[in-house]
This record gives sequence, C-alpha cells and structure tokens, in this order.
Amino acid sequence: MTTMRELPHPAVADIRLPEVLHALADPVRLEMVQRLAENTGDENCIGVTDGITIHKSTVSHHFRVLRESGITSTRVDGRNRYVQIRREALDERFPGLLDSVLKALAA
Amino acid sequence: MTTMRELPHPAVADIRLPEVLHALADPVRLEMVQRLAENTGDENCIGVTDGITIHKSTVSHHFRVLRESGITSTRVDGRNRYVQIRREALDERFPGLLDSVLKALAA
DNA sequence: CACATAGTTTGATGTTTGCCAAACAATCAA
DNA sequence: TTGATTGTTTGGCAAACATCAAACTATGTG
Repeated sequence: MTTMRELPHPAVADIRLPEVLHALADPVRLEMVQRLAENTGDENCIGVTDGITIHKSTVSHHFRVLRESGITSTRVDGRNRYVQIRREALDERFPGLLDSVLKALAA
Repeated sequence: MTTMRELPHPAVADIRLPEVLHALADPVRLEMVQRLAENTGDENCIGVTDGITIHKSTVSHHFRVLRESGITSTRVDGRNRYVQIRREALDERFPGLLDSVLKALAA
C-alpha cells in the first residue's frame, strides 16, 4: 500500500526572518536550496546532495534545519522523502526574499 | 583639524552571499540594519543601538560583522564613527536582497 | 596636562553549530 | 524471514558565536 504523510513544518505566520536567514547562511544548505529550486520536485533527499561529499546524517540535519525554518516541506512516501521549497509560503511571508537569494545563487 | 578615513570593507565583487546572510541572521544585527536603513546617515554608532540593552563592545563586534560582510561602510570622524548601509554595492551584487529583507523587517 | 568621550581589542564563558559514526526505524524486495 | 534501502536519532567533538568585562587607543575639551 502507498502511505503518505507530511513532516511537521511551521505555518506561514510562524515563519521567522532570523531563522530563515540563518538556515540560508550555510554554504551546504544554500547548495541544497539551489538544487531544490531547479528540481521538479521528483527527486528524493539523496538526489539533492549528489556530488556533495557529506555524511547522510549531516544531510538529514540540514534538511531538518531547512524544514523547521519554514523553507521546505517534506513528503514521506515509503522509504523516500521528497523535499520541496515552500515557494508560496515564503513569497507570502517575505515577498521577494527567496527570489533574490536564488538569483544571487545563480550568478 | 578634521581627519577623515574609512574603515576597510570588501569590494563589491568580494561580497559573498553566505557571509551576508549570516550577518543578517542575528536579531540584534537585523535591528541595527533596520535602524540604519531609516537613518539619514547622520547618526553615530551609539545612536543606532539606543534602547537596546547591550554592551558597547558587543555593539562594536556586531558593527564589525556587518562591515566585513559588506553590508555597511564606516566613516571615522574624530571620535565618532558613522555607519551607513552600502545600498548601491548590495543592490549591484545581490539585486533585491536588501529590499526584501528591509520589507520583511518593516512588516 | 588631566579628564572625558567614543569606540576597539582582548580574554573568558556559555551556547550553538556542523560534522561524523554508530545505532536505530521503517519500508520494500527476494 | 532475511536482507537491502533510505533515511533519523543520539552522542561526541572541535570550531564558531554572542555576550560581557576590563584594558587600551584615539580624539576632543577644560
């Protein structure tokens, strides 16, 4: 059977600026966010850190920081977790912030 | 006589995103940035932290973090230091970033 | 000169962070 | 059931960080 659930993440109103900025203020997490932004959303956790030599528990930690800050949401499907950027939520809470960061990353 | 100098700060091309985000990912520094953004630029260091109960050496530290990340520039005039946000530099390096942060702060 | 003013620098302290490794949990497949 | 896959959690460690306090620098003032 196909079970589906979502890992807990903050409501839009509870997303806080210092926490978001802190989550983004790490090179590894920035790289992850950049890759997530390029994704169609069909990639699992491992896919997002392909080519980055980093332990899986560290990856898990970074994903948690991103999720708890409100930047990402995680859908659990079987053994896989699919991580997505919460674009709508971020755009509503902090208009332009995500876009400017992604733009900066691209340059 | 009126001596004038500028404290060292990174060139536009050397401003790095993770460092900027890290500098902004602190509540005290965010508050300082918000006040600086509202300033005409005629206020000295102490003025920017009026009402924040924090030691002057800590303030000095935060100003250094902001300056070294490229967010601010500091003009030394006699005993006073006048801190300004480097709007042009930031807008050139990371278009929209500062504005979105300031907008988020205002809301 | 003596003193005040404005801020920096240098420890010291407690907290947070980023990382790995090992153990664990849950799902899927043979 | 046995084993492989995909992560999470816990523990430990070194580096980084925010803060304060005390000493110091530099400038202005009486």
